Amino acid sequence: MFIQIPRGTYDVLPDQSPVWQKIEETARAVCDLFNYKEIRTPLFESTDLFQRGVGDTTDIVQKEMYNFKDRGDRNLTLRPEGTASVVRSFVEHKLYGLPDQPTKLYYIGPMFRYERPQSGRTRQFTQFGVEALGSADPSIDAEVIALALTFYQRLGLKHLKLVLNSLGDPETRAAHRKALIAHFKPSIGEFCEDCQRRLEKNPLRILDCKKDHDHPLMATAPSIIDYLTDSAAAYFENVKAMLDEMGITYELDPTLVRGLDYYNHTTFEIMGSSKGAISTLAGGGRYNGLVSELGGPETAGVGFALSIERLLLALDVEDISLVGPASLDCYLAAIGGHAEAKVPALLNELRKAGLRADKDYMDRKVKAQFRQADREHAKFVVVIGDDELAHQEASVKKMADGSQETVSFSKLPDYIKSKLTD
RNA sequence: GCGGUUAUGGUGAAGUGGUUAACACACCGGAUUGUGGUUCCGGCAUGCGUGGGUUCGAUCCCCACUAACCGCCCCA
Repeated sequence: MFIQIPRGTYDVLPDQSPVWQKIEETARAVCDLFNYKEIRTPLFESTDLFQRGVGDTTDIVQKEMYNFKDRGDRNLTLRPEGTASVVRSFVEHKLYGLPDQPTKLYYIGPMFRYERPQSGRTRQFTQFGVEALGSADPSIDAEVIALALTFYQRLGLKHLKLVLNSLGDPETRAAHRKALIAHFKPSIGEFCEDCQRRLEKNPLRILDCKKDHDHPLMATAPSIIDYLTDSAAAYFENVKAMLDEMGITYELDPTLVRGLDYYNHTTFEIMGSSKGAISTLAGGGRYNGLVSELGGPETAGVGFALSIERLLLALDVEDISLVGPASLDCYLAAIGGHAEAKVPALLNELRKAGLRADKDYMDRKVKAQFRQADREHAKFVVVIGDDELAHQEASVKKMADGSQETVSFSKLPDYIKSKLTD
């Protein structure tokens, strides 16, 4: 009986896993440079955490969560995003009490959302994210953005666009919301059904609508930027000034609204090249207030999350390959039954000496063993047959030029090692 | 949740209502009694997503289901 992989999931097969390893390695290296430390939280949490943290009205909570009850009748959810868990852990372990503030954290791992799969969107996907908790300094906003861009640039991406906005403080949002409703309400009948629903629920989202994008009221809609309080505006100016100083270019987009309720002040997205409909590689922003919402002390926070899957797509579009073909240091070819008995021990010696070595397990003919060695890009092939056994010497062929020498069994590891460094 | 397209070997794919389901790549073997990337020769789907139906007969026609891909919504 053959059982298929669940919808919206995929396997990373051995030919692709080196690429993932390279990406993860790069993420860790960049975080290390920026002095962010890794945090690992569970893949599932109490459902309440996401309802409160992400927001009850969001699509994520309303229709995309993988909920289940365990045998103890607890309501649990496979995490749809990383920030809520990180904040939960921050509060639970009272990390805010440590002398080392702000708390700068990163994570890499799978997230789960029940959605229709398409290009750049799967039900299990992988995020690399960063959270800086405990500082409301605008330089952290800029730092987090710089970290994301540095990561992409290290991987070779060229076509990146940073889009920036500010959602201001709660006061700003309330005033803007009121203005939006007043602006759209008289003519809301001319808008799509979704927008009609959005009017009361979250009028900010109307600005994001693709169907009604060309409606005349869109262009004249009140911009959040005009409603920023003095302090919120000053904060945003600070962030922009720091990005300018860093030489980071950005595009301001007053309609940039993020999908999670917890955002305020700075929000941003990084877009890349994409062959599909989705070009957002990363999204993030500031979320002052989330920590206290989740039971901790009043604490500022800022972070982003990016999708490894979408990064892979962008790398593909830009025709960037992160890893070359793997090669074997040597391949042991056995000829005849006597040799086969001896080969495993020799192989083991080579491996213990730190050489990447392998042999045939498919009862292949000599020719096929060489073909296999070639396929694996083996640098040397060690041939063991009756003659070699008789003299306790192996024939060692250098695949690059076809030259061959005889080397005694005992000197084999050292011989190959020395030749490899030539 | 909605819409479109597709479903043939390990892979890419052609194909027809009727005896043996092209071709290419990959793989294996032989030409080369113990040596790679070229060449030549040979082998490799009792089977055409699953379940029904139409028919003397279906991989090909019809229906349902499932899945994948793409798009909408939304998002990373």
